[in-house]
Amino acid sequence: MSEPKDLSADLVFQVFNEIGIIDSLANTELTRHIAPNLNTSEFAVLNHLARLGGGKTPSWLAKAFQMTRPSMTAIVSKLSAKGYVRVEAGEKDRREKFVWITDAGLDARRDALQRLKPRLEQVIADFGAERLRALLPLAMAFRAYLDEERNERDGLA
Amino acid sequence: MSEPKDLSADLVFQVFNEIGIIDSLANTELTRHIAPNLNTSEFAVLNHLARLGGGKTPSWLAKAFQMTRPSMTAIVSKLSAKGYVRVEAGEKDRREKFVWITDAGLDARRDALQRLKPRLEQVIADFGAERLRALLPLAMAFRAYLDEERNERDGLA
DNA sequence: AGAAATTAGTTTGTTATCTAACTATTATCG
DNA sequence: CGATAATAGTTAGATAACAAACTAATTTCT
Repeated sequence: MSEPKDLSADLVFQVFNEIGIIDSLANTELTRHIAPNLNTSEFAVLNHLARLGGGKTPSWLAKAFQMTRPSMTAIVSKLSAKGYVRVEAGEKDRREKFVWITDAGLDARRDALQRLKPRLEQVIADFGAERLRALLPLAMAFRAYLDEERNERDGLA
Repeated sequence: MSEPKDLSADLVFQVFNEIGIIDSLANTELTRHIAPNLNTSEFAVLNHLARLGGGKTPSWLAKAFQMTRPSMTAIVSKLSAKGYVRVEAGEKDRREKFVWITDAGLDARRDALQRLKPRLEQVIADFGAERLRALLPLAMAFRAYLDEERNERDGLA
């Protein structure tokens, strides 16, 4: 070994590299299955509203998805244009808006879940639920660490 | 529990979700540290050429980074415009091109590594090398699975 | 050998995201 | 109270990736 390789840097790089590729593959794959007129971000928001209830502000949603506010504005606009969410102006604080999923949105979300289900089950069957269950807490912890770091850096802590 | 939640789907979703966020946070973070005139993709290619030697074709690089050929064309063009790589026409097969890192490219890469190093060491110190080492093989396996699936689907297997 | 298929690289057009900057509204503080 | 800060949402502009389609060169197959 002529050059003293920095193995620790390599480790982090490799992790980021694998994760980047997984993200890209997963996104393409999920987009293919979700529905012709919904992308993964739109579905994620729809799913969130269906599961946890509506009445969230775009800003709140942006934070929940670690996304910038402009990005969320775009997603909500598209969902609204499709009639899948309804946006309500704030009364108490007139800067705010509140987002609610519509019946059409619930239908679209149910439909997307239906389409997705076999594919997700296949992933679990082929790759294995144990490995996914092992991966999840590590990924969550790493995400939490990076997120915390970012908040500190941005002085949001 | 009124609705029978599909826990298996949730598991896969959560994994994808965490991974997506990690990818996004990591990219912003790394971009901040690498250098003013290099993004993560460009650095990755430069790093690859420095470590494993040049003489790769853009197509080969695209596969190595799980990227489309048009994307690699763009990255190589930008690196070439900065004088960090040299592109050589194929003699035997005149469709091909070969990419070599230049001295300026080696300098830029060394400089970027230098800037990155403290940040990467901090990640390892704070989050812990063990957890990263635990994460890596799982991520690699999951990536390999998804990649294999995609290849099969596209009939490249 | 010649037609058809494949491959390498590129061009074009689309999309999702980001940052910076703007408007309107509300909160803070001197 | 009134000026200044902060906040919610949006708009504008930039960028990095993708898919589809194109050109040129090579390989395969009949």
